[in-house]
Amino acid sequence: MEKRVRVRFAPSPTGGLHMGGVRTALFNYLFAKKHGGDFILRIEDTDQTRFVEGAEEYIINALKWCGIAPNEGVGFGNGQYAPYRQSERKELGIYKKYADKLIESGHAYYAFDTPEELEDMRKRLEAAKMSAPQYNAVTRQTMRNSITLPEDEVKKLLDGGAKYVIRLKVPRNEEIRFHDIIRGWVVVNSSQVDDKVLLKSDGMPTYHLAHIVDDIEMKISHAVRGEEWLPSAPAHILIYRYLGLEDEMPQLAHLPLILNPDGNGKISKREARFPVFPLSWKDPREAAPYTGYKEAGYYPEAFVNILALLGWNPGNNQEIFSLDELANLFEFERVNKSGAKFDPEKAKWFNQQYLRKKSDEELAESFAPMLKEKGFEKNKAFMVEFCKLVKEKVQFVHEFWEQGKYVFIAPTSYDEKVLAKKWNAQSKELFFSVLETFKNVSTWNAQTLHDTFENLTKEKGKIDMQLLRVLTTGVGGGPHLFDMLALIGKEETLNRLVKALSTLN
RNA sequence: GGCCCGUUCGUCUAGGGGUUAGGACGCGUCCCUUUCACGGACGAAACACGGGUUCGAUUCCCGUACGGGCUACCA
Repeated sequence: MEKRVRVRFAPSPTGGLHMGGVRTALFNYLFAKKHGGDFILRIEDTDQTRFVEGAEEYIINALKWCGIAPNEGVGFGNGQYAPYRQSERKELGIYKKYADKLIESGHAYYAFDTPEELEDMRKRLEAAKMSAPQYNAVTRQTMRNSITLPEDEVKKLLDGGAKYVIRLKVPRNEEIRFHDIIRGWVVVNSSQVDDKVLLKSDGMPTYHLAHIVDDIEMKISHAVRGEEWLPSAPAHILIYRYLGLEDEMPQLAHLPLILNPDGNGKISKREARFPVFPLSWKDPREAAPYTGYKEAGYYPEAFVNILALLGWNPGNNQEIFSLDELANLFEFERVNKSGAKFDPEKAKWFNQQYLRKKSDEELAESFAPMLKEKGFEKNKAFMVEFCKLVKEKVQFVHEFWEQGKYVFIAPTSYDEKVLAKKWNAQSKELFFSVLETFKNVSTWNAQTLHDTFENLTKEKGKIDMQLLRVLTTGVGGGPHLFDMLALIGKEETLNRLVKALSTLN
């Protein structure tokens, strides 16, 4: 029988969760959803020195905002595998138990080397031009550990409370093969793997031990994580093997990384000229907060859609997906192997697609508070009409202001380029006649304005419409002009024309 | 440096031994429009390179180049 699908997202609370992490969480979520399985949030807080206040809460809120909440784990309800925080699980003695097992079977050993001694070893090896200075089958023979030290001395050290770590005893030359759902078979020689620390001198496990113990204990079926873990996967295989748990090992899937749009490398929060966090993140160690996608005006559905298509695709030309659709379609076999550069421009386009799906009423409702902040309040009908007209110009709700503020504020300047090109000696007289004619319009709506203007041009000859736009709104572009003038209203439109004609020569 | 992973338009990608190499973002042209957009049509734009294998490689294999990751008592 197939194992029940149980996947976990296991971040460490060392900072705000960035978009790469969110995508890892998303793929886990989609996979669990598709297979009717469980999605778990586990907090990997084994490094006490890197703990950041507020990070855990941030992770929880970010997942919630994205709509990809786990159904088990920290912040989402305890299942039968609680606790879900590794620092708490450590108190159970669970990691030590597994480490001891490895010691007993001879696949791990105690190491008493101080940080200084380790540093010396690295320097020595570098001086000797060794390609990769590492604690391994060869170098461990020169270090202070339970392999090189006499048995009674090891006992004495242990009993005397000496500081020690437990290291994995990696064989000198052995081929390690493992299968990755995304990458297929990967082969590495154990000579490339170092004797990883399993249990640190403070009693905490390292990631390598902790995640394996937890994945086993929590009956995780698939371990989905970023590509940065690929190099340590062989060590993990060995640990499962030496624990006799190879059969229960979760299947592995290493996701490609999300890369910087320009330049190289993974996305860095400092350099990015676009949001990298889902929600704004204030790092207690830094002065300025980082703006999140939410605050930048992205819809969570759009954000998730963008992420889903970064490294995965359904094999057809569809680009807009609801979460449910994604969950139905998702499979690791269709995840790319290569890293994907993030394109902020396309991200905006995605948001625009979602914005256009909103009703004018919804948009009006979201924009109203922003407008109020600018000091303007209009009734609902006005707002709905405004949004209906301006929505074609915006990608974000907050852009309604930038794109349509002239509706609320009379222009104080006029587009120079358009003026330079089109304003001439006859213009003033022509627009005086427009003013006079508009004064007599009794039914002030787009249709009558259009007809009135058209009749006038039949009488007077061509009157440039873009000039009318500039005179009444100040800018050279915007939604359909007569619709806008209808919205602006008769009195205000006439005032603006009067003012423009008194300003321009 | 060593090891691992990767490489189709500028970017995200589809495809896969014989295709006019498809789509999307962005860009350009045109149509619609007395304005501005939306929309529509069209266009420029890619199989990193060199060797194999093969009747035939962008597709399979090997090298090279380039890119990325890892190389901690961090995850």
